[in-house]
Amino acid sequence: MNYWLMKSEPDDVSIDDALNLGVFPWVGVRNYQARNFMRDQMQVGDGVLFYHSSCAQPGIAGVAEVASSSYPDPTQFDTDSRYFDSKATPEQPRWMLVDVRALRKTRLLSLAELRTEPQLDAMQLLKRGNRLSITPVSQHEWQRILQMV
DNA sequence: GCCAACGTTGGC
DNA sequence: GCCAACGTTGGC
Repeated sequence: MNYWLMKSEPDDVSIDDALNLGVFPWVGVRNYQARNFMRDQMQVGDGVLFYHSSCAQPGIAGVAEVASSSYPDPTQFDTDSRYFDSKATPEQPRWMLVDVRALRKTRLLSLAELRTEPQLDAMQLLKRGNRLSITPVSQHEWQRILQMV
C-alpha cells in the first residue's frame, strides 16, 4: 500500500468534477517519471491526495484512491486529443495510466499552510522547483495531512 | 504575464 | 554522449 499526490488543473478536472465522475481514467500524463509511478508502483487501493494546480488557489482539495492497475492511456492514439502522441501505437504504447476513484472533498490545504507544518518538510511537493504531477507521499505525511484537513 | 526550474530534443 | 536551445510547469 502506497500513497500519492496527483495534480489536476481544476479547470480541467476539479475535485467536484472527480466526485461526479466517481471512477475515471487519469489521462494526459506525458512525463516519464510520473508515468512510471502509475505503471510500476501504483496498486489498487493506494491512497491519493487530489491536488489543484495551475489555478487561483493551489492546494490539496480532496482524497481519492487508485482504482485499477495500469493500462495504455487511450488519448495518446486519438488524433483529436490534445494528448495525442504520434510516436505511440497500440502495439507499442508509450503512456500508461490508472483509474482513480474520488472519495471525498476536503477543505483546501494551501501550499502556504502545508509549508508551516514541520512534519511535512520532506514532502516532494514542497521541494523547490518541483513540477512533477505525481509524487509519492510517505505514510507519515499522509496521516499528518489527513489530521490537518 | 513573469520567470525559475526542469525535461526534452536534436545537431554535432 | 554532450549540451545549447527550446518547451513546459506552475506559483506568484
